[in-house]
Order: sequence, then structure tokens, then C-alpha cells
Amino acid sequence: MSTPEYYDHGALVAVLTTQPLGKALDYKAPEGGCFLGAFVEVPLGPRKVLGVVWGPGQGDYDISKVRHVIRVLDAAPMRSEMREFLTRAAAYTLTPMPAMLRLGTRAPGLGDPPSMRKIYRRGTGTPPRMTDARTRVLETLEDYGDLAFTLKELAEMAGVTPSVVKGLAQSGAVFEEDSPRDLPFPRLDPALPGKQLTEDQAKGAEMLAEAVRSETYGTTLLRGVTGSGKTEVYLEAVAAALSAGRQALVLLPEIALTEQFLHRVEERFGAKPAEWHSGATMTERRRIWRMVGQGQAQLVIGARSALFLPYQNLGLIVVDEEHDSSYKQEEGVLYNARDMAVLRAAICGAQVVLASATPSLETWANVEAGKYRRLDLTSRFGPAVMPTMGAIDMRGEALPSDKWVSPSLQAEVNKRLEKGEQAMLFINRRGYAPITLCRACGHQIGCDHCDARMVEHRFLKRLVCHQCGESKPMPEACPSCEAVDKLAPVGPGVERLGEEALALWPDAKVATLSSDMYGSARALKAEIAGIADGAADIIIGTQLVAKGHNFPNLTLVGVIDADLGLMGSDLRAAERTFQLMRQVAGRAGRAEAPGTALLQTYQPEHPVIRAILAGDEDAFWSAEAGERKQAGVPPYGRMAGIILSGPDVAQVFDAGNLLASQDGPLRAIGAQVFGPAAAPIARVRGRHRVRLLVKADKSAPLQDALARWVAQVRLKGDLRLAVDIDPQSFY
DNA sequence: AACACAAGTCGT
DNA sequence: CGACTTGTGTTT
Repeated sequence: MSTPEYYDHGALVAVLTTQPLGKALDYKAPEGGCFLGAFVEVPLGPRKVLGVVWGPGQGDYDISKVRHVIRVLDAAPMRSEMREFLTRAAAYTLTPMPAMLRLGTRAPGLGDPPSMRKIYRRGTGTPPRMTDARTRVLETLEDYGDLAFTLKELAEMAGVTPSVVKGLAQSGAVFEEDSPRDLPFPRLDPALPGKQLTEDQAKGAEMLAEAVRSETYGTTLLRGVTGSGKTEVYLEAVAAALSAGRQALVLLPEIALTEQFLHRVEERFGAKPAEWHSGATMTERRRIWRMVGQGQAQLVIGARSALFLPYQNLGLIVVDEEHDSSYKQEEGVLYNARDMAVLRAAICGAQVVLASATPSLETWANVEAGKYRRLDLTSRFGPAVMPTMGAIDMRGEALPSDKWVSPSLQAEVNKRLEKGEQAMLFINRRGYAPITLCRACGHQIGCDHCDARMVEHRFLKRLVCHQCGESKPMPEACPSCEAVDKLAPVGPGVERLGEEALALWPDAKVATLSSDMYGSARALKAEIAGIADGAADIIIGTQLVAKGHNFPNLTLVGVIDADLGLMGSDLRAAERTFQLMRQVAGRAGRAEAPGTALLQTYQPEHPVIRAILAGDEDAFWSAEAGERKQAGVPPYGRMAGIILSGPDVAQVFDAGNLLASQDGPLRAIGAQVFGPAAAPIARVRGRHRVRLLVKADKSAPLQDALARWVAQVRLKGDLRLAVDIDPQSFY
């Protein structure tokens, strides 16, 4: 590795800040100089802001106005591969650099010196007076030799109040010392024995490990159904990275549900990894950020933003459930973590493992094109693990309009209850009812800030907007006609389904699982663990239950509304429905007790439903690929969305029309513009939204053309424009 | 983004 | 006339 570039005191350096200025600004290096990539504090007008030394100064600014860097922060300089990653990710997603940099500096207290805390260990002095409590403290310390503890830990272990420890510290019988609060993570030991692998799994594991040891870039699709041992296999790739002294990152879509995964890591490597997610406290985040930067966190598991941690030596990125739509960030900086993982790995010579039972069509296409390798795991237990699939034709079921569990499904649930097995009813809708309708005037209660309907949440006793999160109490009277007691819930939600299940099976234990019903991730984890242990007979759940958690005694999954995802004109609707149904169905049954999955549908003839029922994945994907090829849409064509938003509808539309009319740069590359059209949810948080879609050939230089196109219009007032490359949802 | 400053509005 | 809002421009 070459020595990092260094700038002497007074040298001109370009500093990129997190302020939206569009470019780096020139500063003079501080006293003592600074390294390229250093995190610095610089003056900006009357303020001090965070920045990174990005390179030599451009020298195009009046030198007499150039100010000095205030100070270099106490953090390892940003490595060149991280700067390259941010630059290329910004170029790909058409994100301004400062916004991109913000993703890489999401650590609290970056500017502060390492935070310290007091710890206590055995001392040499003797206290003037011995008491029972004091004896207990000293004995506790004796037991642990020369180990040190925090005040709270020690007091708890000795069963005394903290003041007893403080008193002992005064006399020197206990030493009080400062110790850095941010401790390295415990070492993981890749040499510990892994789980016994089948021949098939061992072969796959060895192939991945070999790739990791090559210390070059490469991407592998690891395909296998639930129970095929995907996790065990890619943990061996993690082991190979750790053995080679490199760091590893495992991205998971639903970080709240990672308890089982953490246990597996602990079993395999003897300690827990660093866990990076939105629920982490400031202290945890700071510790992880710093330790990752010092190479003292070998393995990080996290949500998509964990890609932007300052790894020193990243050798492997695993993207688990790579098809999951939550990898696409839909607010602020719009990026797909799966694609950015591939970019990051390509820059730092790391391997990527994309794991899924139902890979995305994008990944499928990249395998076909020879860009990714493919590794298939056949199930450990043979084909028995995939449940028997069946449809319930709702057109033939006698069911009142406010009930959702068909008689056929009820009968199936009854059979499981008799055998002491668990059944699950799945519905992909949170809340009690998606629509609240006034039976007097027909008014539907909507959000004040968005054009979305408000969803009744009986559990929270409120109406909630699923678009902006706004909520208000359930009104007594209709807000439109003021009629009292005329508001009626319309349509099913998970809470309402739970209510129906309670009425149908009064003697069964019914558990309803929805992400908004638990105050904390911890409470949710505890609930799920309890259910797996048999605390419920019937599980009612949303998407949440489809992801990752295994219920060993579950043998029946009933999908309440399999048609839901098929409505709308979204190009990925079929793909998503297929994946979700397969995933939910995969929850049912284990080796010993084969499961059944039943889909309630009004369109059993629909090709997607038929493909799901037939379980013929290859046929589904080749049909889907054929249609997309025909239409020239992703992954066989390229798309981008432009979202214009502002407080005034007319102004937003004018800007959209202006943009659409000046499509020269796009026509030059053979791309088409559609729109502007009001986004299906045309108003979010009081801002009106208009959307344009751009469609281009796979090989067209789309970003370049988009940049030139968008630069033609100057946005006035409070108008904002966001570019969404490879849009995921078409809402 | 965060701030400073200019121009315009309201109330006495 | 000041207190307050709204809009625009600057930051190295």
C-alpha cells in the first residue's frame, strides 16, 4: 500500500462537506498538516462544519478569501477506496456528493475525543472501617482477579448500592480508572468447528471460501429454499474472510428479527458480531463506526446503511434475501443496497454472496449474462420441505362481506388444531381496516397531508397514514357530514383478521404479529420466540412473519388475499407476489411434518397464481423474463423516475411539463420520457408530487443524459427534484 | 443546510 | 416605527 498523501501546513486542500454546496471547497491545511481523507472541521460562513479532505485544492478561488481548516478530527482518515465508492455511487444514483458523504459520516460524536467512563478494579488500600457490604464488594473483585467493572456492574454483582463502591474507591481499597467507552468487539474465532454440512453444502461452502481467499472481486448467487442451509454455507465464507484477516459484512432486510441469526454466529464463531441498525443507540453507533474503522469489528451484520461504514479491509459482503424490496432506499438518497454492495466489493476486491430462495429477476439476468456465478443448494431433506400448495377459489365460498376466512380454510385450520399443530393466517396489511367509510355520506377518511387513506389501528386506537406516519384519534362523527356512529371499517387488516380468528376459535391461543404492535424490537423478538415455543396455536401476521423466523410446529399457512399484490400496473407486481407467496408458503412444515399452503384467490386462473401453485419456478421466471424483454423494461432495459415535488400543484406540473418538453439530451441516447403524471399518492406531507418516467436501452449512457437533461431547468421556490435510478415501486 | 440580510406586511 | 414574515443569496 502506498503512503497516504499528506498536506503540509498552509497547503491548499479541497474539502468536501456534508453541506449541499455541490462541490468541494478550498481550504488551507491546518498547523501540523493533514492527510488526504482526513476528517476535519472547517469554517463555513459563520458556522463550523464537518468535512473530508478530498484532494489538492482547485486553486480557482481568491486566495485571500481561503480560510484554514480548524482542526483534524480524531478518526482514521477516510480510505481512498471509500472515497471512490462514494464518488461512483453518487455518479450512478445521480446523488449530490454532499448527500452521499452524509451516508458515510453517520456517526455521532465524530468530532469528540474518545468518550471515557470510570471502571473499578481491586486496589491496595484498606478501608478505615469494614462492613458487610464492603466485604462483599472486595470478595467479588477477588473472585475475578484483576478484571475491572463499571460502577453499575460491580454494585449489581456484589448486591450493594453504587455508593458502597464509591466509598471503597475513596480509601484506595478499590481503584477507579478511566477507560475508553468504545471497546473493541470480542474476537471471533473462525477455527471453531462449524455445523456438520451435507456433501452438497460443504462443496458450496468450499467454493465460496476459495473465492474469498482469492482476494479478488466476484459475485455469487447462492440459491436455496428455507431449510437448505444457506446460512451455514455463507457463514463458512465469512470464516474464510476472518481467517484471512479481512472483515465481513452480512446485510439482512429485517434487522429487527435477527436474534436467531445472532445465535448462529455466536455458535459458529464464539462471540457476537457488531449489529448495525436504525434502532441502535448513539453510543452503539459510535462504537461500531470507530471499531469498524480500526479493524476491531471483524463482522458486521446490519441493514443497508451498514454498507457505508469505514471498513479497513473488507473481504466479503453477504446480501441475505437479496430480492427483498427493503434493500431499496426510497427516501433521501435513493439507492439499492444490493447493487451498491456489488459496487463496493468491486472497488475493494471483495466477494459478494447474494442469498435467496427466490432471486430477483435482475440477479437472475446477471447470472444468465455470466456476470454472477450461481450456486444451488438442494434441500437437506429432499423435496419434502416445500409445502403442498393449493388454491381456495373464493368465488365458490360462502362468506359475508366483513369476514375473510373461508369455510374451507377454517376446516383446514381445525384439522391442525386437533393435531396440536400451529396454523398461520397471512395478510399483507397492517392495521384494522384499510378504509374508514361514512355510511351516511360516503366520505372516506384521508390524511390531511397526503392523498392517502387513513388506516384504522384499533390496537393504537388511532387512524394512521401509512404514507407519512401521521396519526389522529378515531373521530366520533364523520368529518364531512358530522353524522355520528356512521363510520364503518371496510376491508381487512391484520388486527381485524385477528379479531375474526378469536371469534372463530375461542378456545385457541391466537397471536397477532405486526411491526407496529410492539413498542420495541426486543418485545417483538420475545413474542416471536414465545410463539415458536408454542405460546400460540394460530399466528396472524403481516409480511413480518414471512421473513426469516422459523416456527418448527407450523404446518399450515393460509394466505388471506393472494390477489392483493397483483393489482396495479407495477412492472414487478408479479415478481413480488410470486416471491412473497413462496416465502410465506416456505414457513409451513419441517422435515418431520410436511406443511400445506393455501391461497385464497378470486383469480385462480391468473398465470402468477398458477405458477405459484405449480411450484414451477423456472417456468415462471422464463415467462416473466420473456415479457420484460418484450417490453424493454428492467432488467432488459433501463428506467429512471423523476419526482418533482412542491407545495403548489400547478407549479409542480409546469416544471414537469417544461422538463418533458426539453427532452433533447434523452432523445440523443434514444430514451423516451413518459409523463408528467401525478404520482398515485399525489400529495405526501403537504407536498404535491409529479412523476416522469424515462426508459432507455440497456446499453444507453442513461445517467449522463439524465444529468444533462435535468440541469436544463432551474427550480424556483420550494420545488424539489429527485432522480430515482432503477425505481423499484411505481407508486 | 444554515444563516444573513433585504423587502414586504401588520399593528400601534 | 418596530416586530414579524417571506424571499433570496452566500458559504472557500
